[in-house]
Amino acid sequence: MPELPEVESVRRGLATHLLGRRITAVQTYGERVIRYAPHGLEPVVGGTVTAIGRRGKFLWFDFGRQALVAHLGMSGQFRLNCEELPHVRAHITFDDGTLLDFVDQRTFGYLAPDDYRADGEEKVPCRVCHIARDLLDPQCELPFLVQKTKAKRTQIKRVLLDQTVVSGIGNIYADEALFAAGIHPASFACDLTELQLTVLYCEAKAVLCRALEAGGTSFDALYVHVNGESGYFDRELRAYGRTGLPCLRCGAIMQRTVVAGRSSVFCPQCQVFNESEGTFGAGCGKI
DNA sequence: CCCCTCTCCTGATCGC
DNA sequence: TGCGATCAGGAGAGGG
Repeated sequence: MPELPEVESVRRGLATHLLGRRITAVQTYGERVIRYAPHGLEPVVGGTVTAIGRRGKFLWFDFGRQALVAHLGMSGQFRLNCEELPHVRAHITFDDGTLLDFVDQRTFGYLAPDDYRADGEEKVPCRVCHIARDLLDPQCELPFLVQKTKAKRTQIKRVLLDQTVVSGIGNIYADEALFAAGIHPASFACDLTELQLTVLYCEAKAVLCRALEAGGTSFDALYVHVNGESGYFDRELRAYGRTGLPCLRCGAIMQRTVVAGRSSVFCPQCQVFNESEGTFGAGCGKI
């Protein structure tokens, strides 16, 4: 599933091949991929790619005054000059003959031409304006994020998955960050100390960085790079997908629970539920 | 405003 | 063998 490291890997791949290229033709298959695009992809024909932007899990092709926003959803892939594949939802042709396919099995992804709105010094597509900065954004300020989180009267895992608080984290890296910080996924955000939250976000940032270095997590083959290759971070996952296996820190059997309707894997010994402020899990601090 | 649940979708897997 | 049920999950819509 594409989260920040996977989307950033895709962004880099697209930037390598498409900067300066002009779109000469577009073709879409089915209505779902353009469900937020009232005029389909036609508005971007003729646009020249001046940059590929990203915030959290959203990315966009920058044409100067206009953008093409892309969200990969659960299974979206961009593939450059690929062989014929199932589930192709859009096909984009560039002036140098490069062919870009948007492939998406589960159809949660979409493409949408969009206008920009100013966000301080930056410009961000309107569809992305409500999305918070992600942990790799230089302008993401940790103390502000900790305060915002501390004010939430809901479970910490919900907050990590809430893209309007901090973006880019999905189910895999939420579980990894909570494990690293020794925090139970169902602990209430407001019950955690500022120190715990600071550790949590530092660990989250660290795991995102390490996953990016590995080219992302190709846990179930729904994510690959623009050339079809896998990422390797699945080999380094310490929580996600490890239900019933021994904790890599203490040996206790990893358990599964459901938070926010999402499967959540945690160590019952290292990640203690916070009844109230000040209770650390046994693993916290061991980084 | 805040928080929660439901919904969209396909393919893999499981039990009968 | 085959078939129905279940699960996976990002984020937008809508409800309380």
